[in-house]
Amino acid sequence: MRLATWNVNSINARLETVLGWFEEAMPDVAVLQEIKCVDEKFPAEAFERLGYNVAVHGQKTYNGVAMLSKTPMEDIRRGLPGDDGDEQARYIEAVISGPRPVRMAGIYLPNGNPVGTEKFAYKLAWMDRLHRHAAELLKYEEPLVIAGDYNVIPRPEDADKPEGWLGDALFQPESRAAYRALQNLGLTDAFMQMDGSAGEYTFWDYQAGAWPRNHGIRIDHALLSPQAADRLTGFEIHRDVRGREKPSDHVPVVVELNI
DNA sequence: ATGGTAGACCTTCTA
Repeated sequence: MRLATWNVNSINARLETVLGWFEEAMPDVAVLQEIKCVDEKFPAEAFERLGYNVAVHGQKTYNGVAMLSKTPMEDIRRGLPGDDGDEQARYIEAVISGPRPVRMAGIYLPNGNPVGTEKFAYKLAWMDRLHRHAAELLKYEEPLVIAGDYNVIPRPEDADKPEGWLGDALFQPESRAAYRALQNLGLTDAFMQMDGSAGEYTFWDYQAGAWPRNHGIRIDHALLSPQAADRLTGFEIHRDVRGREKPSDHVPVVVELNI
């Protein structure tokens, strides 16, 4: 079973690029971030034609997440629990049906810049809510994948120029500690389990020639419950997609489970 | 010294 995550930076501006990748990669499940549209504007028919069921948690202009699955999705949850006043669409979760069901969550974790503002506080509060919700989900003791744009650079090795990120919310000690705390619950970083090496990135900024200079960072992650980690067989970063026409600043990441 | 690009959309915000 192949499960993908991709921050597409506007699904409607990126539709041809995204469909092109889906036609060749054909993941069984995918979570998309930054779709930047309300539910009604999501191009569901285009994905249905490829054989996917579609679930959307959209928002105008900013954020917005979606989940696509070849088999029906059950128990769909839109929005991260823990703050009824949070209006930002950054979380979607469902159980992917099949002989061995998998619970999949797609997240668009807040960027948090600039540090020292309410945006950074919101990021850390969101990570605390994710921590509490993940602890609840782990109680099911089932295959669980929490994938998405975490907006956290876990280690210096995950940035081409770590010194350039020292003042950034993505590389703050608090952000990195919160990401570690998720793993300390019993979640495994799929990249690390598959012996991913330094210098493998999932994001290159549009600005200042970041892509041609390979000034990348690894911020798109997949965390797995023990029941999923025991079945992990592959982890792919589709780096070449960054060099295509009209690319997102993030590339697709694919997790393979023996399910 | 504070650039550079991309997307949504009303002019500036977010990344």
